[in-house]
Amino acid sequence: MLELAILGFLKDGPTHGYDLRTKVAALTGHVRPVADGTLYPAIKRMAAAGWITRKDEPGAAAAPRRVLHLAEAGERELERRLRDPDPLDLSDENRWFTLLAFLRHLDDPAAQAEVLRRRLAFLEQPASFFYDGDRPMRAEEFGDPFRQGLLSIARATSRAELAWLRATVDSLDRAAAP
Amino acid sequence: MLELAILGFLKDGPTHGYDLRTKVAALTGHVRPVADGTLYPAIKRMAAAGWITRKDEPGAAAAPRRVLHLAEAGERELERRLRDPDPLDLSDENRWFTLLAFLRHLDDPAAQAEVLRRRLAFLEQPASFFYDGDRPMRAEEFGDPFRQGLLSIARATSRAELAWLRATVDSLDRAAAP
DNA sequence: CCGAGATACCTCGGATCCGATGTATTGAAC
DNA sequence: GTTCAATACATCGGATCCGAGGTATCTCGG
Repeated sequence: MLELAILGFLKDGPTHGYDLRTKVAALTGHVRPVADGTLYPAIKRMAAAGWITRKDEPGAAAAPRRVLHLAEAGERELERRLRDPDPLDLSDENRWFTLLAFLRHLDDPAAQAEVLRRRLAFLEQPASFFYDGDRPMRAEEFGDPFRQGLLSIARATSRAELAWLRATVDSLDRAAAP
Repeated sequence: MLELAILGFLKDGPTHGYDLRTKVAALTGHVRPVADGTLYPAIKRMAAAGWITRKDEPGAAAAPRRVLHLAEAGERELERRLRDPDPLDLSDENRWFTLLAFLRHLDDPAAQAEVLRRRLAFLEQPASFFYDGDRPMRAEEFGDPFRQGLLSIARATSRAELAWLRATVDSLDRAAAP
């Protein structure tokens, strides 16, 4: 999730780690703050993998910046992760939202629609907490108001996203096959 | 999050690890599957902390079951985690939903309302991805449909939960102060 | 001129997680 | 009668994460 965000931000142009720290915080920090001890090792890791290159930029700021560029292998990695996302990226909200934030980096509308279709398939499959076998649970079946609320919130959020997904898949399909 | 689920399920009565595995999977497995290599070390860890006790139950099933009981220290730990949740439990959806699923174990309506109020405070504070300073972003300001969708989905889900939270806080307050 | 705060990067230890693998028994299927 | 699946628990290595701490420079106020 963090690596995807780094790749996605670098696709917009080179920056240094400290700026990435701010950008990542603005994207996901509200929900899950990112620590320096997570970010910088991730950068190091990704540089070792050949996805990004580091160039020292002296005199640009108080401390010497190490400007990060997206390498060709990094572009391929980003494309791969967007085009054929990890199953967790489709089920976990945090991951899915970060993926959505960078899905614009896929240039092919058909590929974008395919990703949305997969998320659609995940949302449409019944979650065992909300279903009793095939039968959808009724909120009143939970004795306490908290699980009732959990159920109704999950349904409402799912409905909102489903509507958007279906509409967007349609318009992407129209864009792909004129 | 896993530990909270284990404590919460054991509050309903003793069970063995394999049954917990199913229950946890039904609760959160749809979004984030739990691996045996996560569950059993967690049980071991929690037993070492004195939160749960293990008793062998021979002959009850194919393989010998180790029945888990919630110890008094475990009850206190559960109460503590529900009454004064970790900040991450209030911001991360996955964690918050599991907490909500067990909030019924707090017997005090005032304490329950207080927890909901904290979640309310989190949801009401502006997320930097959706705000430009103090000004809420308009969806059209994002050039691509994906970040537009992200924004509208986040707003819709937030609205749905906020409405439920406010109504439930009200009714809990009425229950606490008659 | 001096200290506080922002910029900028890095490392370390401890904790948790996951995937893979292992062991052993029971019951149903073929 | 033997293979297969389910039950039930456990361990291990590798990866990631977080919090805490460390280093160094620049700028601005007092």
